[in-house]
Amino acid sequence: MELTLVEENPYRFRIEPRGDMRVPGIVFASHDLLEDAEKSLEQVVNVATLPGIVGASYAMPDIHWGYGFPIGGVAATDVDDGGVVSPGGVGFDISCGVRLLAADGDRRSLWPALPDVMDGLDRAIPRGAGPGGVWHLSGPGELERILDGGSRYAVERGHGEERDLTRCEDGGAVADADGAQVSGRARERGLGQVGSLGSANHFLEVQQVAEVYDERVAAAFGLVRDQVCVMIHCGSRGLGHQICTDHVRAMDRAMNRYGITVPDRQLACTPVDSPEGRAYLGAMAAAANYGRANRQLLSDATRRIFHRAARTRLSLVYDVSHNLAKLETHTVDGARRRLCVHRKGATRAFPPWHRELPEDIREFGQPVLIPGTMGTASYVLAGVPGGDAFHSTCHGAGRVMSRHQAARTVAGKELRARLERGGIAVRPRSLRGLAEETPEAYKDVSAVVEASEGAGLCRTVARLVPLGVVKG
DNA sequence: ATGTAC
Repeated sequence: MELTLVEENPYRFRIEPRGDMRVPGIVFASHDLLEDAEKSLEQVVNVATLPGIVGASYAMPDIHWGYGFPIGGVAATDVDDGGVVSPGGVGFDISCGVRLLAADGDRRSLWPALPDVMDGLDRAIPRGAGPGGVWHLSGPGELERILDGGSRYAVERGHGEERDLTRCEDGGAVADADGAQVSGRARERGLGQVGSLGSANHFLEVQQVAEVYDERVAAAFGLVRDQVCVMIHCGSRGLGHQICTDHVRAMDRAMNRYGITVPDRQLACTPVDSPEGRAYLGAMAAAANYGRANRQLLSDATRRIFHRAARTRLSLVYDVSHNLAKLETHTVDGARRRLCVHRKGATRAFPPWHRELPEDIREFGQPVLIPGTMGTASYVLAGVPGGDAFHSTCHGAGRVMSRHQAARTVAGKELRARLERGGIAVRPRSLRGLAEETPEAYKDVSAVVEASEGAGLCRTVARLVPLGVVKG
């Protein structure tokens, strides 16, 4: 399809509605980033045809090709006007997200203990494909409590502290989880993976604050220059994946009954307010809670290592997902509307004073955590007033090279040596997996962050660089 | 992302 992009400003491009598009496409990017995005713009156009979509079909600067929706896509549908929910608008890794913990020490004080910390993490953090997790559940009943209570349940059971809940999106758990909509197979897959990283771009990193762009906001978030941090990037493992699979199938079968046609089968959807829509959202919320509990238990395991090896405490800066659909109220054309906001590879970025933000940081806007590529930088951003795209921003650096291509570019051993030479301790589970994640395989995360800030979606607070990487 | 294909 021929696409015409109109440049509205250097970081904002518009695709005028045509054909079945109900709204325009709005792509936030720089000219450079746009070059890699060309193919996935077709997916931005497809999303614009969804029933009930309002505003625009948005794409963040890290847009790349995904299942149905582009990764980096944001779309909101009007619940009270036939708006749909689509599992493809969340993706397979439901509730994939990032958690940042701040240590009570800087690089200099932690440096002597770092090898011990890394070896401890190497032993303690389950990772890679398949089963394994730090928490051995007592049985299916306990999984139910996790699906219902998220990290709130993990903290109740002694695996965390109160701040882990106040500084987590949704206070650690969403209330509308419906375990009855989670299939037996999804439960089976989830049972043995609570407290595990997974593979691919998921990671646990020991980092240091390399640069602070706004000292006041950084301090409120709990960050100062040279401070050591831990960043955890992971999702809902096989459970979320299975939930996506199950509900895409159910919606694909049901769509006809609602008279819905979509340009791509991967956009299977039904109205939010339908049995299938409610079932998906209930199961998705259960996976969201599983994802939070997963990150909570990995934090707990990490804290034990830091305490034992370095007598260092870790406190939560924030935990936020970049793969979720949420029912939120926003103003559209001057009226308050109940919307289903899909964010897929896009991070919620609430503005200052939003009532859902933790009280102690409310005036600064929501912390947004951007995981970088192994060996490069990660960022802490903050939501800004008037943020566009229903208060959303980027989520990281998208891939530009396939796994296969990446593994051909560099040998795992060589990459490990290169990282170690650069002062980054590496604890990979497999060298092949490490090679697939080589930094050259990804876009420049700094360019993505710069474009997001330029587009008025967020502002930068701090840049973090890795001291040690634990990978699947 | 993912018991890396049902």
